[in-house]
Amino acid sequence: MRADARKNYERLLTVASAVVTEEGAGASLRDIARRAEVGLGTVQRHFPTREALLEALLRTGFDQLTAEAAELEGAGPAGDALRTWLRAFVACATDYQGVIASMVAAIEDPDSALHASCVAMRAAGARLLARAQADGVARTDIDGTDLYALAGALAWAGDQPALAARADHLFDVIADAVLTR
Amino acid sequence: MRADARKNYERLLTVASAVVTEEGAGASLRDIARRAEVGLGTVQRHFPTREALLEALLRTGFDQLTAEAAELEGAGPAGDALRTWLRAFVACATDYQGVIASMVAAIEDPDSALHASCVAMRAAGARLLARAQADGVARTDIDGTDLYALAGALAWAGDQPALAARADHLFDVIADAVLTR
DNA sequence: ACCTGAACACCGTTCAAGT
DNA sequence: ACCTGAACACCGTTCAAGT
Repeated sequence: MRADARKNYERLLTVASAVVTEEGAGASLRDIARRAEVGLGTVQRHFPTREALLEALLRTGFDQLTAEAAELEGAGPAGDALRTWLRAFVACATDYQGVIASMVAAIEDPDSALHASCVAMRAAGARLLARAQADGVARTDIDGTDLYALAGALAWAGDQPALAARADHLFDVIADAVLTR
Repeated sequence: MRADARKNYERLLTVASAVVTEEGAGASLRDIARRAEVGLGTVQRHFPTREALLEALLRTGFDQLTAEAAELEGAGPAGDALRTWLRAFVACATDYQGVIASMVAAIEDPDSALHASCVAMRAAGARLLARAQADGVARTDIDGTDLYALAGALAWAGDQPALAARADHLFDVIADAVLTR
């Protein structure tokens, strides 16, 4: 990448992070271009779709979640591992308001820039779930997609201003549903 | 209301129901006006906000839910009553894709056209929950807002094409979390 | 190579002008 | 009273023209 292009890319990512934090996943791309002092076309070329931009914004979080899953897969009680990772996943999805809908849709859309990451997230959760099920501490009638859906539902609730205050409590209720106490 | 105004109102409601069923709660009001063969301003006066339109569309369902809650409040096992009503509530909220976000936001917005109905829905659920808790068949650490949030989360999941197929299963998982088995 | 910004087809809101 | 539709300020996408 040319030096000026890289500079634009990085500036866009910084600005986009701020704008999407403020306005949510549906933030105006025009507004991002303006605040980055860049042409509208420049946003489009660096990020051909909105998903591509969200993927770049979520990149770091996804990588951390992957690493955390790997650590947790062999360590400690299986129930605690699943609970801990699930909490981290929901927290990551809640970083940017409204991003969870794209993350859920991406699972079934191979063309989405978020597809690979989201499939990986589901797989990581599924591995932790399988261990918990094998240890007899998790419901056996749910699979990785159910778990992903429940985490998505929690992230959605956390996105709603009227519900955000009970997000932690709702997490406990749903975690109790998954993990047999 | 004048005869021609009433005719427009009813035509708009019919068309809006079709369009919102197809496109979801964010459907273009301009499109609704066009398909109803009515000026754009006519839509705005009959329904000053999008919430007002959604309220009119959901009216029948809300009334049915209120009646159903009244019937269920005194009849049969408290756990079954809550489960049955919750299922009906989620089904109603899923009639129009994306409407659940407005229904959740309306709880905290007294100015929303959906406010009164949604507060009433929460209250109806809370009464059924309280009876189930009194009978020892429901978690005692949740209240009407938590229940509303969980129902909302389920409706959200049902709205996502990637998750719709497991909506019933997810309902069972969350119902099990609320209702002690 | 990369960037810019005008052109285009949308959107919701507002409101002057008509019937 | 009620309706219409133009005016306005937005949006995302596309792409010809510049550097």
